[in-house]
Amino acid sequence: MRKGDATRARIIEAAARQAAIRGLAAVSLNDVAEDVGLSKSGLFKHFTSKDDMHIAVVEAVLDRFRDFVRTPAQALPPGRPRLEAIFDNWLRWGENEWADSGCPVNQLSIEFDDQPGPVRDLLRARLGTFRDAVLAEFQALRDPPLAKAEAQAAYFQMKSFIFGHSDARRMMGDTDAARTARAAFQALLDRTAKAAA
Amino acid sequence: MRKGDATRARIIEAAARQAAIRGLAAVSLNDVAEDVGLSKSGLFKHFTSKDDMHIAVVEAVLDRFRDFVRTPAQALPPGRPRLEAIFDNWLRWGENEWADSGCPVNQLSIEFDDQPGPVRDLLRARLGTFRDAVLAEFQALRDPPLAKAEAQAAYFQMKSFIFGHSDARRMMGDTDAARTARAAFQALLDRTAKAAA
DNA sequence: GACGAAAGTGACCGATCGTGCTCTTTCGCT
DNA sequence: AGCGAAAGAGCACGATCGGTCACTTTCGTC
Repeated sequence: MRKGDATRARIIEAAARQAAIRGLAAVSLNDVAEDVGLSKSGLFKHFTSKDDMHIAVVEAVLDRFRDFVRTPAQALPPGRPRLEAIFDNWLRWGENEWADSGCPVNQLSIEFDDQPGPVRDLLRARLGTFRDAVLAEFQALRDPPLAKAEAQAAYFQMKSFIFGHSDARRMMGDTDAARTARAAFQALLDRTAKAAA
Repeated sequence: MRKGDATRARIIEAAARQAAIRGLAAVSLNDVAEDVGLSKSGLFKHFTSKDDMHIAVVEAVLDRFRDFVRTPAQALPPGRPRLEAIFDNWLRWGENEWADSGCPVNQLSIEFDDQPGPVRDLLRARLGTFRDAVLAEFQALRDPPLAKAEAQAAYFQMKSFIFGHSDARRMMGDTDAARTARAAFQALLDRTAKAAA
């Protein structure tokens, strides 16, 4: 079943692109089918329902997010090098890989944060393990390691800057947003690394 | 035409509540009509089309945002008092006035930031004047006033913390998010107020 | 090259979408 | 009290929604 897998991947790709722009709920099967050059009924050979396709899309986006943002950073030394890589990867992931929509993880988070269900559960679980991994890197910024509360405060600001960048860049059209975000994050690292225990 | 205005306001209110949770595009006229106790065709005595209702909803949300977040702060002295009030109002506006959806301005921003059209234009314009007003308060933090670039960097972080709070509170279920956000913002004010010129 | 399974098509279903139409009820004013 | 206009109901429309089914084409394997 080689052919089927490739088609399934193309469907997910098309759906994810559209979802990142208009929101997952606004993606119709007709649009996806036309985009990928398939009949609408052909989609049902790869997914049992629209909801089934939805969670497949979210899972695929989260997988690619991990592969692009977090995994490459694991090759670097713990602490600051990894944190800098993760932050920079995240900005580039939004600006380059999703050039006409921005980071789909942010979009999906805001779309589903008030809607209970499998999509939100999936997002919450996967983003939770991501957060825990980043928290560990923040703790490794100092020796002895940072208190957990301090790491959490730092992670809060890190993730905030990611959202802020997306808003400044895409909503307000600030082409300098990436530079501003990087500067804010570097200052955060400086502060966190040398703060009094 | 007193009665009509009241009904129109109730329609907008219901539509805004739903839009804050599911997104504006996912709000159907049927749902709104049922919610407000009206027939679907009755809606068209107050709006010429669904798009017309959309911009009315966005305008109303932005008006209430201004009235709740920015206007009360104008009674305080410029600079830090106003900034603290604006930030605190913003957090409370999201947590209290929109208890089961979070701040609708954030939601609308992310939903429409990649979709050109009148809604995005309206958001961009109104949020732009809000930003300019807050920038002036940041500049008033010091005498002589802050350089514009520094004020912009500070505003970027302020708005970032608002987004971060929404994500932590609603997506990740962190009930302590408001405290974390306030602490981060206070530290930002401290830094900005005393940084070297 | 044949054959079974996987992949994909086209027609169709009931429900719901936004919107126009005509008609009735209700309000605001003199 | 009466009258014109505003507010709203009811119905119907074409389009589109997610989804099913019977059928055909294509693929992977022996």
